[in-house]
Amino acid sequence: MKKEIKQRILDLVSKEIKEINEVADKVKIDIPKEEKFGDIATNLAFLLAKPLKKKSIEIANRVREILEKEEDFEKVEVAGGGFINIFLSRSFYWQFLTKAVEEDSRYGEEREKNKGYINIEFVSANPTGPLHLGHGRGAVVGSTLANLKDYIGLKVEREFYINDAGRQIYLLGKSVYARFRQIEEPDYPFPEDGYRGEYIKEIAEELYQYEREKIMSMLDEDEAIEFCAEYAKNYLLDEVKKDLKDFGVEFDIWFSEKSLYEHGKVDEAIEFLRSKGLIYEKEGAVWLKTTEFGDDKDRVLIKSDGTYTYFAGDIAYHYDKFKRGYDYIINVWGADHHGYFPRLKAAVMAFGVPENWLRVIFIQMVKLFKNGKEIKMSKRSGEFITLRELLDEVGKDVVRYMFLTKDSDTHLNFDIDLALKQSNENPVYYVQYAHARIMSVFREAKKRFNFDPEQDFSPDLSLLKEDIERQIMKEIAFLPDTIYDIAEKEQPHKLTSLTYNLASKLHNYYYHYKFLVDDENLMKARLYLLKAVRSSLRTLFRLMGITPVERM
RNA sequence: GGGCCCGUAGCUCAGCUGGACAGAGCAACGGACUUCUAAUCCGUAGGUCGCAGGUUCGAAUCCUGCCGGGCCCA
Repeated sequence: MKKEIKQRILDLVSKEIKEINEVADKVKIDIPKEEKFGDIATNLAFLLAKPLKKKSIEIANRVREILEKEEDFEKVEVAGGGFINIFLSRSFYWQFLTKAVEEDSRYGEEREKNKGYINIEFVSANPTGPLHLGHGRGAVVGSTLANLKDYIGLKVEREFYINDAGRQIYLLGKSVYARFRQIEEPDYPFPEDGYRGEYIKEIAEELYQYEREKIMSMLDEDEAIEFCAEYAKNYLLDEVKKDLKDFGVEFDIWFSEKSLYEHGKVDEAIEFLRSKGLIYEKEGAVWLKTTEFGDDKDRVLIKSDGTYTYFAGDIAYHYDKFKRGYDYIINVWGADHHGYFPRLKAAVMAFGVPENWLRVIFIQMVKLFKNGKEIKMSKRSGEFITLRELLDEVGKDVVRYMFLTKDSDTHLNFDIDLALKQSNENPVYYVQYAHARIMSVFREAKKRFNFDPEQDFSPDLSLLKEDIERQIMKEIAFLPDTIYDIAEKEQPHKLTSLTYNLASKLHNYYYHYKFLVDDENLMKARLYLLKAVRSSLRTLFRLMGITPVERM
């Protein structure tokens, strides 16, 4: 809607001030924080000051005269040395209420998914243990971002990359095998750098119960380890899938790293790069000229002993994505991988993709606090709070919301005590309560007035005269714009404050005004507004993966 | 030695493609339940935006340097 308003303003102004076209790109349409500054504000007078060689305030006054003629602009004011503040007429908002009511939890969504085709890869945890909090944060950010991109009309594929090749998996097999042997021989040595978590023992016990004969009959220890590795990997991957599902996260593609090697994809990618003249050999190794694309040094793809580097596998993986024809791809990574970004970016650019084809969103650490103290997490010792444990303790909605509240690129302190509190200290309940309250009013309307707000009805919206009603209408009208902005800029954390603000207005409205009033027309108008708020809340909840509860 | 993130109210953080007196939540303090759920609402108080320069009509926001916290790489 901002776009339409901007265009309308530009059209009107350009009739009298041609210079506006020169600065049209810089013209901003803002929604001022304070009401006295109008519903929308523009900076265009400042921009015209230079080309017109006049004071911005003079220009602003001139523009004000032009804009005042527009019917939907109830009032136009000049303030703060040249800001132009526009007050929209009340009736202008009505159409958006109707749209919201009709579209429910998909209010403002772009239904045609033809604006682009993208891939978002996130979580991608090694299948060597349970998901931890960092993965959880990545899962929330990734899935919410995917929802946002989908909202604005992109075809989105959600992908999980399974690191099921290499040393980590071998070590996993070795660890499980050792625990397996220890059941009968407690002194059997456990690998120095093995995985020490309790879950390893559980897997070993399961193997002992069902596959004991088979493993014991294997003469070659490596064969047994490989068997254990495969079993453990599948076991853990199933757990991961289950945890993610319960966390409201689904993937379209589960991509196996191992499959790259099995199908010769690595060589294929290297050959492609070789055909572009970007591969050379030195000291018995095969190198990629990543420096040509901004990396600080060239990188080895095949080591002198003939094995591939991890980087080569990653290149093959991204070459596969490249061939799938995405407009761009987003990788959600832990912040500890930031040093890896330049070389991968260089590699994909070597394929011939544009600069921002590969985008990476970094997820900073999550620190867990309980009783005011930090709970240290360590994978080595096997002592760490898993995502599953947190989910069981505080619930999906709380975890998702909390993980979304802060910019993913900053450290997050997660206070378990706060998350468990069912009070005003906990913002999740606050927003959910707003939805529950609306549902409660609807139930009462049915009971007391025998009026079902779920049915289609067309009230007289001109009866919504209160200030708070106007504020709410405005919030609803601009909601799709704001979501669009958030999606484009890839800032899912902003959804929480947006939701909080809307919930806050609803609570305010609820407290100060009665909806179920004797004046039937007024009642219907207010219920209609509530219905539009409900749609807005549901839309936001759906994007964030949070449940719209019916009663609390 | 190089790189990334962060430093804004007592606490946790928004704001950072420059704009109107620096915002929110929690905590603190004072009020509001014969009412559609008070898991709510209203109000008060609280800040040299780490420090110092620079660019600009205008800087929390951009640039440079420094200080402090976390992380990665060599």
